Amino acid sequence: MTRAAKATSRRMAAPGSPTWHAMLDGAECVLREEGYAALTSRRLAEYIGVKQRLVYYYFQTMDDLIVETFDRLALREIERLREAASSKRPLREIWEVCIHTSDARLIAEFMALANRIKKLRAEVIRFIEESRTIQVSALSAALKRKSKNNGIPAAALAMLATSVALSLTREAELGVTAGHREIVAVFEAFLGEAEPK
Amino acid sequence: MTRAAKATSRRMAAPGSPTWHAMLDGAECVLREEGYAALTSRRLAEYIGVKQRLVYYYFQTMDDLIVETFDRLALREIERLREAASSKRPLREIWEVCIHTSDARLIAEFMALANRIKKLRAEVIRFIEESRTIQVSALSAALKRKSKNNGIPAAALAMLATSVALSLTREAELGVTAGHREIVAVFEAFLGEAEPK
DNA sequence: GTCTATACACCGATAGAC
DNA sequence: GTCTATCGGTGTATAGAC
Repeated sequence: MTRAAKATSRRMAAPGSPTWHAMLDGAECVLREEGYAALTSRRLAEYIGVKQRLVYYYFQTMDDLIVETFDRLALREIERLREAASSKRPLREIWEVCIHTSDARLIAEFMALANRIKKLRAEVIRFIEESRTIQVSALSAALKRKSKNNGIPAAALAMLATSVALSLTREAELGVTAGHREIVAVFEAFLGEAEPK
Repeated sequence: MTRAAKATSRRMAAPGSPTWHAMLDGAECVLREEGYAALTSRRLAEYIGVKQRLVYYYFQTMDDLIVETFDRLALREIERLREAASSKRPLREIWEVCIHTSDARLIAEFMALANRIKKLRAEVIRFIEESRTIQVSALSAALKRKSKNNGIPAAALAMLATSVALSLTREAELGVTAGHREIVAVFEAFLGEAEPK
């Protein structure tokens, strides 16, 4: 997880095969259930029922595996967001995507890892910026159609929705619920006004 | 980091000595700069200039060290929050505490670790709940004094401030700033109305 | 495409000397 | 209070056979 990247002469597989996907699936599970310190080539191999050596047939380094795991996940998330943004009720759908995002434990691991794996950090930045762009353009289009804009800019609303949803998810997983009912009610009230059912 | 806790017969020091604090200081730095996977007894010993064995004179396990590092930090944070809550301008001061919280990288590590170290998880939960209790009672007291309450309950406001501040800090550290100006302006406007300078 | 075998470094934790 | 020495285990990554 810490070694510098170097080009190997090792024989390797092309990405996209079933085994390749199985490895990313396994990586997601291990990250979620056991944390990034447990995401080793040995543990992953054991988890998906192959030998350790095979991991290095599909990925040059463990860092590469982590980055590709994030990329696949981010791609899916962006896709969900695009669909929500172009739906009939973009505000509600985007809010739904935010609160039903990938498991908060998984996100916590990637956030921690992003501070140390340079390439992951770049991908995370790209993901956040792209998500926000999609959200902001969808929100501003939706709010323009309504006469009653409460004066909060679309960019601020996007930031609000994302950060509150993330905290709600993380705390709910921990078992903390103080204030959750109240903040959800505030969002529901806003949605009820801006985008009636 | 993964072993089950067991009572050792090993000879150990009482907590609170200068060396003990130096170890917690070092643990914070290593966590922040290198991540929890790098927080090993060897690395920490090297970092603060002692031999590895000494770490186990002060802490039974590495997990214990992590929990005590968090506890010391949480205690300080709660103290700051209490001061802010009993200040002349509690709303502004609490907001300040939220956005100038401990380094976001450090928080990311503890959030990830909390999902795997049982005792840390319990401490994190306790910390969040205590913080929120302090915030909510300060906010509701401050808002009651004002005639113009915009209808957002204190609990929702506490949740809003905490989660938005956390996202702002984390993203700023990553280098993402989209939407930050806008959301800060919203908070400033609210503060300007609820608690004029 | 998957395997065995192996290199070398580092890990947590302990025993016991000074 | 701090050290040397050591245990058994696990980490990344590679060479090369099937």
